[in-house]
Amino acid sequence: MESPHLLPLVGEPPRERADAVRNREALLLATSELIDASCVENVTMDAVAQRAGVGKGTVFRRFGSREGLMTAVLDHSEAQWQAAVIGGPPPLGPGAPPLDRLLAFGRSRARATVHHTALIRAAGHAGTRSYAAMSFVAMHVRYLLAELGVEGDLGYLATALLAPLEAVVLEQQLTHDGLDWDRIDAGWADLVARITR
Amino acid sequence: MESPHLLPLVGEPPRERADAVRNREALLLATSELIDASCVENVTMDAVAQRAGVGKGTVFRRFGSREGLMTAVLDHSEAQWQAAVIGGPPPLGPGAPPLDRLLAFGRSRARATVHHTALIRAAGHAGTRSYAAMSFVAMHVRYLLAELGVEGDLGYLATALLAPLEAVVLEQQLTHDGLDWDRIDAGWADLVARITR
DNA sequence: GGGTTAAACGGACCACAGTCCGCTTATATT
DNA sequence: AATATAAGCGGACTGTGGTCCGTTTAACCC
Repeated sequence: MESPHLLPLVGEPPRERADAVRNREALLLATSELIDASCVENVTMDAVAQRAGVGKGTVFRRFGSREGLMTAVLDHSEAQWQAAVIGGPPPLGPGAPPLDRLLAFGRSRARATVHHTALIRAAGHAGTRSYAAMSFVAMHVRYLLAELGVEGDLGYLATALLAPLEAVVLEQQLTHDGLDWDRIDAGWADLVARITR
Repeated sequence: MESPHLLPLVGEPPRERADAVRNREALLLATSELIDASCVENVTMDAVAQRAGVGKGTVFRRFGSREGLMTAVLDHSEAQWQAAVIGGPPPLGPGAPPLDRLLAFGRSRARATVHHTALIRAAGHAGTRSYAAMSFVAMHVRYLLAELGVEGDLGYLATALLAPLEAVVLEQQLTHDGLDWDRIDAGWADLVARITR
């Protein structure tokens, strides 16, 4: 029985070489391990290459830059979180009323963002997460707003609701504005209430 | 007639040396000129030092890091903008009704932020502006919300209104979400309307 | 299996941010 | 004016991100 991945699909002509796949996975693993062993800031590209047993050039070939590598690591965590939104238990996952889902989304998203602040910063894009991740959350919020019967420019309103959940903003609130999690949760819920009113 | 700065004030014992002052100004000027001549990304610390006619160590002594230098340059522009808010002509400056002032504030702030995106990014702090600058705008928005009779956690609501005006968010909206300035202005105004309702 | 080719590899090399420490000089004191 | 002192200065040095190009090798075809 053949592995299903050996079946070439039309429209995807350039298959990735086996050693390339192996190296990419080894590099992602090495990076995660080094981050866990110390912190993101202390992880150098040379160290990642050495730990993965490849040359430095290979790291840059695969991920383009340090930011690209960190983005790849971040996307991995992000995928797990997205799975909880798409198919996890309510109220974050499907099954709960839209308003409950939206509030659970905000709480969960803010926690996850702060938890990954250092990685998000290292991933660059001026502090945002990858565009794929952003469009997923924007789509989700927009969908929930529509479910709630909100009128207006839902595209803008979704990004406006997401903006206070950005790492930059949360960090400022927690570190310099003296806000605690209770006020942040309550404040965001109030924002939702005013927008959906 | 003596220069007023020659009068030493009690409580500020360590006067800054004259050559230090001169060098700081020369460095800020050199940095601005180099930014104008090319772009922020291409300005190296060596080039700044050379143009200012000082050693590289001096640049780091005065500004601590590249981010510190860029922050200093940014703060200079920011101060001019703040002056327009505090004492410029209405509706941005004082004299107009609070709602008009708030809407003018949002428009102006968003334009200024996008205009300085590259510098803001180079100034770091994970993409935010300096804390002094942030607390000024937060204070101002909070004050206008109070004038408008808004109830609730004004501290949080102010940061929530400011969040969609962050460089990271605006860049995402303009570059990837396909929003134009008309939608951004209208969307933010709608957000204000829903919050102040 | 042997040959062909294009992708992948690796490590020497470069540029730039940031540090260090011996030298210089502005300022205060007498 | 001479001296003392501490702040300021500068450029050689280090560490890390990123590039380049000659070499290796996986994948495909016969």
